[in-house]
Amino acid sequence: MKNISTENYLSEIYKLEQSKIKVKTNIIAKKLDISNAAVTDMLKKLSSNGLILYERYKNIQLTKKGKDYAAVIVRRHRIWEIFLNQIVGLPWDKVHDEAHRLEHSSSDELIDRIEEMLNYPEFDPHGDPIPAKDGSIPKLKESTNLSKVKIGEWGKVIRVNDYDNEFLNYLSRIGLKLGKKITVKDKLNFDNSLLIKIGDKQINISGKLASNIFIDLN
Amino acid sequence: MKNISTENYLSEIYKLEQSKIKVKTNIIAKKLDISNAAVTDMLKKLSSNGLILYERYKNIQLTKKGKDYAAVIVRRHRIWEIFLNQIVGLPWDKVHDEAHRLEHSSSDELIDRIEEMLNYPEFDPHGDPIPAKDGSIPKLKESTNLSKVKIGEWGKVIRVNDYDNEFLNYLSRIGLKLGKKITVKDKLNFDNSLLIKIGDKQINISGKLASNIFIDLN
DNA sequence: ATTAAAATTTAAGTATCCTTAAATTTATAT
DNA sequence: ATATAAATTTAAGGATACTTAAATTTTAAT
Repeated sequence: MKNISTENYLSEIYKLEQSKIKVKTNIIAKKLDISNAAVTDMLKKLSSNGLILYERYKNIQLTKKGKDYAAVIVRRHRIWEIFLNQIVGLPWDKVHDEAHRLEHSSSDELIDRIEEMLNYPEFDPHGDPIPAKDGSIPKLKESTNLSKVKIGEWGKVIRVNDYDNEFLNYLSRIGLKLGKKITVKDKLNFDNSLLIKIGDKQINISGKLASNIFIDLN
Repeated sequence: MKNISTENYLSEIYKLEQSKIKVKTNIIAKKLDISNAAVTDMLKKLSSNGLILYERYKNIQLTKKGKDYAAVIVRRHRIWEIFLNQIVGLPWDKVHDEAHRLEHSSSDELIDRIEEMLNYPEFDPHGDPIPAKDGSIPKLKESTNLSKVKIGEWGKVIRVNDYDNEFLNYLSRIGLKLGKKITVKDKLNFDNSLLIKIGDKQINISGKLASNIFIDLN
């Protein structure tokens, strides 16, 4: 185990790489809510520790070593999330923050034991894949951003972004969970909002909200 | 939540006060495995934060504020220990270190939820009492140090010291658990060792080992 | 009561990770 | 192509929590 700060940088970079987003100083600073200068400082350290490839002003990449380490942290995080949700009974919008703290404080033995208890899950409560011990990642089903779904089409919720608790809490309140069937009834160009059907309710949601929800179409 | 270091100082001081041991720089340094100079430094900070009463060269005492905070940390630690032992199935000698990390990374909501799952336990897997949310402490049954038990007397294991994993692991291996009946068969002045009966086995244990085990006599 | 040993504090310095402000480099718009 | 905006880095500095070495105070032994 290294320090918490290193672990946070690595897992942010890892998640950005997984999302095919170019990793730059700026975006790391925003994700971690610290100054760009602090990020530059730290990138040099991570680089000299062989965890990332870094050249001034260029994009950042994890090395094999950095990626392996990051996968361990992301794995811990997502296993904790399921555990907290399923075994402890914490709601959707609480598990992320709690897991974010716990991920830095748990031994591999504990994580493995919890994983076993959960019967080796592949996806966390938000639909994100859980890296295996060897760093391999369960394949995500193809999904469509809800904001791109056309009027009349329907599908099941397969993943939601997990970075905003207010968003997650709102989803819970409107009954939107993983696996729920959603039909797009109408789309308003005026404000990019969507009229969707969940269960027997029809709800209007903003385009921004929709863009954080991913659907398995058909 | 303050920082981890502060929490570690406070819970060590708290545990020393509970054991009626005078709290001095030296003993804190030993418990936390850091230099005396570092402890002096930190004591000044804790004092200026109103968490302890501190005068140069004098004994240290928690203030009300410090004691309340320490009780929260000790509570978190001991609740995690039971959870890890009973729910997750970690062995006796693993729960302390794991709980020691987790105690700094868990919200009150999580601890309360776990406490509820465990049905409001009063003692942790080593027999130590769990401070309640209001800081009150379940009363310990009167106990006798095993090294003080006379030949022929017997009783049940009610508490063991939890600071050495090798010790705890050894207890597990000889089948010594909380609640087990122990009879003192013989004591050797030569090396202060004891011959004890546990279950149907007779074992010789050192005086030092015995002094870390506490018995409910009769 | 005096002295030696032990405990404690002070002093000076280090590593980590952050800050703001200024300087530099890169990207974008026309 | 060049000006301007945006991104990034450098520089200087701060808080935290350590370290070792030296100085001081307390404790314990005789």
